[in-house]
Amino acid sequence: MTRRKIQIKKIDDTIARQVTFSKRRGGLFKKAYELSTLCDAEIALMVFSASGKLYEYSNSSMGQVIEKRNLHPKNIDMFGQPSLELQPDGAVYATLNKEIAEKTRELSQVRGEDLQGLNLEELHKLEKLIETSLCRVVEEKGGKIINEINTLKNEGEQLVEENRRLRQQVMNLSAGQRHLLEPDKSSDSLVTNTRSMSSVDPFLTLGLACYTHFHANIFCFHSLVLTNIIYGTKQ
Amino acid sequence: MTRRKIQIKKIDDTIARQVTFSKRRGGLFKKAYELSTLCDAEIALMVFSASGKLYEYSNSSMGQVIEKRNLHPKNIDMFGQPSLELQPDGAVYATLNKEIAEKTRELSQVRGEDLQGLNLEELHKLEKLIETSLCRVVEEKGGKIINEINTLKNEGEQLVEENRRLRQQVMNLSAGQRHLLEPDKSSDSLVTNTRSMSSVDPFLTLGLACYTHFHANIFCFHSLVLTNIIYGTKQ
DNA sequence: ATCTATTTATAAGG
DNA sequence: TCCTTATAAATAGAT
Repeated sequence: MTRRKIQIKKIDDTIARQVTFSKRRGGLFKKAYELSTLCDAEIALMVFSASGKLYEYSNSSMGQVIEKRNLHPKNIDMFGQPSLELQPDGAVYATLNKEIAEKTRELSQVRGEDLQGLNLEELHKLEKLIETSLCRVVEEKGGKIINEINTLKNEGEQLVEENRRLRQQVMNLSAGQRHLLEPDKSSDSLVTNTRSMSSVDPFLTLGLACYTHFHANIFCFHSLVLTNIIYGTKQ
Repeated sequence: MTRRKIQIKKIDDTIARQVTFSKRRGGLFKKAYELSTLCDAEIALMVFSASGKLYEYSNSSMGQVIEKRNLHPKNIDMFGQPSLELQPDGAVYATLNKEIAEKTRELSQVRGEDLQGLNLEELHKLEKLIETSLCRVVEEKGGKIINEINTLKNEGEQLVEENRRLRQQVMNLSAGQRHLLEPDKSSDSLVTNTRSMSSVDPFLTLGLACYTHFHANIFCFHSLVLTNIIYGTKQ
């Protein structure tokens, strides 16, 4: 209901759906609280997220409200059972099994395994969905890589620094010894070692650039660019 | 919330309270409906007015939602039954729930939503998996498109053929009439029509060639382009 | 029930 | 998740 009007139908994008779920769930609970407070009503509200998580609100006791409902004339004669919900008759299991079947189907579809039944438009939607997923994974991976690289760089720098100090110490010590023994040149190996350490830096940076370029661009960008070039619109 | 702000506490005036109850109850139910629809959530909402009247909403079955709630791990030891016979049910329920949770996690991972816990190698694997899925979907879509194109081409050819026959008939007929009436030119519009029909062919062929060519990458977008060109698909 | 001035809720985007 | 902001929706009070 804001930046723009939306249709009341299942939100396709999962992330957006979760965000909306959080926000609206909060709004709904608040409204329930306000109604119960303002008008002295007794309310029980249960919400199962798509992932099966339970959220509930009641201004009194949830159990009491449920019990009261089951004893209500409106419901009491339907099955003659005041506690319908306490008698698992398999309906819930059927529901759960259906849920499992549905998720299994979704999974196999998103893995590109069960595509026979889909028409062109559905396939196109699925493709977009998977592209989005791929972008997310690639981005996450990119972030992880950057972190790894930075860590390595920092460690490298610390080592270089420590190395420098040690080398200084060695030089100082050998200078002292030279005084006591004989004047000669200090070790070269340490210097070589130091150089190879600092050369780590450019390599990693280059690799990252390549990586980022490739994945992010080819799979997300490039395509979008093409699409946009041809259509001049985004969707 | 409007003409002026109100405090959230019991409304003293009875009439006003009833009016507000009606209005807000409607609003609450609407919000519940929207949430369930937008986010694919299962909702049960019970409201008892101060006078004891029951109003309820559920997008699925009220009884099932209640039952599901009572079997929920969160409540199973509180409100659910300590009775022994329900124990097995609880166990089965827990198993099913676990299965759902697992599939939900997999789904959200393959959608790139729940990546925090994955290390670089896992992310890489996931990326490859999703790439494979994408390829499958794109390939399936490509096949469908080729089929559609061939169908259209065949239909087009048939139409061209029929058109030719009709044109011949018209020419024959008008030739006969010219004999009976006066010698004049026949209709040009039909000829024009025929030409535009046969021009469908090269277009489609070209598009197909494009698709086949960039099979590996750009193909998704070309197929999209094709799809839109041919169908004017929107979304 | 209707109207409308305001307050709330919230979609989109960081 | 939390913040911001522009806009859609809900609704208090009046009729």
